[in-house]
Amino acid sequence: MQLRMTNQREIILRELKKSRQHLSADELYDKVKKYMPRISLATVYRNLEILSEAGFIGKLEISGRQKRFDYDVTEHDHVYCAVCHRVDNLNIERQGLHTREIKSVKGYSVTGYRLEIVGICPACQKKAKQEKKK
Amino acid sequence: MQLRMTNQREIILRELKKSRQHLSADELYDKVKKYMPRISLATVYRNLEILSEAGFIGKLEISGRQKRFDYDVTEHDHVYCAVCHRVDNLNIERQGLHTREIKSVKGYSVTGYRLEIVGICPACQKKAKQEKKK
DNA sequence: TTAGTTTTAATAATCGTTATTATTTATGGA
DNA sequence: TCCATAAATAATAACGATTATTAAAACTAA
Repeated sequence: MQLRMTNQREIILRELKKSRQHLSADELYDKVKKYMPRISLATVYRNLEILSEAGFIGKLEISGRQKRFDYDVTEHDHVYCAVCHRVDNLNIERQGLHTREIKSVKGYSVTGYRLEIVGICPACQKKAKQEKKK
Repeated sequence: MQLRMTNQREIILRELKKSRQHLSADELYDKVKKYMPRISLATVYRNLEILSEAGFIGKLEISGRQKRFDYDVTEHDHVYCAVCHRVDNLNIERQGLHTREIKSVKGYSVTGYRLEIVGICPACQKKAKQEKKK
């Protein structure tokens, strides 16, 4: 795990942590450009991959959409908004998921699982209500 | 839910159910082409969308990969192989996921959730073993 | 039968991401 | 310090999956 912390990586990492959101590569690209106007989008993609590989950040592959990256590397699940695709961290009890049956299903050797709660975020609920009034 | 069952839709639906697998649009396109050589890939995509919208089939959006479609519309979860991306149906107990806390997290109005067990399928485990021997 | 609607095939366009490549930047000895 | 080489970068082309466009064909209902 010899990872050279280049300027680009440092700023990418810093901006992700600073945002405290689950940003996509291009959202992060916009933020990083303010400090490094000449950085390339491919560099952002490549380094997000490298940083998540090295365990500095988490990679979120949510339901067929754009990948998002997570500033929080501790074990947790996610809620995501079906309307605006915002993602939030979640710390629900994982009990009932550590049962024997999950350890080996259908002959698979199980390495983990992904739990996504799907819903509508507060902001989108509010918007929907206001739409109704019209 | 007035859905005209065209020949194209009929055959797409039939081939998906026949396969009893979680096929992607292009895999299904290959199968359907045998009966309708002139069908267009876009037609397959469009009708898979329509059929899943109407509840005839399920749509699987697994972790950043190609969408797959499910012949089984009853409520269930999935295991998928991290190596070959094969997907299998699963009927594990959903207890511990119907708790109060899940109903409303972080102000979200919860509509559902997706649980993916990740692992290595029997075929890929076997392959890995044979690789080791060499 | 005909006018209007829906669906289709063919294909262009788009979106997110990865690959290529020439250039720049760092690194580790002589 | 200088040089060789290794790694990382910016720019951009290419890619794979999916969606949009459009003109033609197939239905449907008066």
